Amino acid sequence: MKADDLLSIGEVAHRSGLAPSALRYYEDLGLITSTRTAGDRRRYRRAVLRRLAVIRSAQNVGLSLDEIAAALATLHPEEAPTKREWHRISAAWRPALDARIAALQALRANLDTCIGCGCLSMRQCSLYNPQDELGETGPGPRRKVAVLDPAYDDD
Amino acid sequence: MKADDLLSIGEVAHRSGLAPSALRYYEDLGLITSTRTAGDRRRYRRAVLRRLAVIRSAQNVGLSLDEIAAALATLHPEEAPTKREWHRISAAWRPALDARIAALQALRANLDTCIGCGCLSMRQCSLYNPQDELGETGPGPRRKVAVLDPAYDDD
DNA sequence: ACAGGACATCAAGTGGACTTGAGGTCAAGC
DNA sequence: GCTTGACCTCAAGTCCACTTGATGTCCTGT
Repeated sequence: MKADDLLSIGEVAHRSGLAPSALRYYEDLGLITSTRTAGDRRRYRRAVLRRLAVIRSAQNVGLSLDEIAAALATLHPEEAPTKREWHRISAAWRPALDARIAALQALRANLDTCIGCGCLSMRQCSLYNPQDELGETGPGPRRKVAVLDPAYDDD
Repeated sequence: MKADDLLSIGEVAHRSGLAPSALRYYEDLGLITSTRTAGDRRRYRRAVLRRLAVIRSAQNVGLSLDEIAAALATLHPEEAPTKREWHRISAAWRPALDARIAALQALRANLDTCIGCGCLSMRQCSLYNPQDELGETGPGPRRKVAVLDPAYDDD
């Protein structure tokens, strides 16, 4: 137990469940910060644990580290987020999370349908569509792989 | 319009929305098969389109191509899956899909809670826990991190 | 006969999120 | 003083799902 309230990379790694290499990597990306001792070892404030938790939450939501970095850039780099800050960023992530859930549920519904009816006339089966990848609406040709259009006349 | 019922890689690519390179890659992995013309060009049966659709569905569920290959190995490589076969593999994928959805919903519930109460005493906030486990997004080695155990006594 | 495009192979590149390895430093205990 | 282990940096490796590039062949239309 250290007397001061700064944590070594090993301690942070242990408590966060992340590898030291991951922590150094996050620091390179600017996701977290650290101070150094006279001997050049990293020292972290306890708040880094919360920050890491926020990062992990965002990863669960499906955000990339780049996107997370952008969100984190809007709050104090050294402190744990305030209530208002946390509200703001978690609210910002909600739509992405909702979309992900909706996409998966739609997929499941189709799986159910296909199981139930044994439907193999997949022309109209939306299992075939990439309803993942939120933000795909227009009838635009060749956006991000607009898989299986009407040209699919098999069967 | 071809008289025979075999498809060129270009046709399959167009109809499936996949790039020819992806089709060749899938063939390398054994996910699909093709015959060759005298001039060494690939020729696909129409059933390959269904097979590709199944592959895509599985990817949406979050399975890796290896896992998909394992599932596809249990059915006829050349034919479209029968009703029973489709039932079997789609049913097998259900649990994975359910788990993914449940994990995301749990995450959302926690996000809600945190927004609602402004909770920053994250000790008990399961946002911090990796209820993901299976089907987590993002590649890279080192899965199954047991993030943030009770050692996390911040705040 | 020949141009053009679709197709072939094989090697290497891409990107995200890290890990691993080599080689050196710091600090505590014996 | 010496060993040990945690730590440092920087370069390179890994995994996945492909794509890109180089180089060469097949085939259809004019």
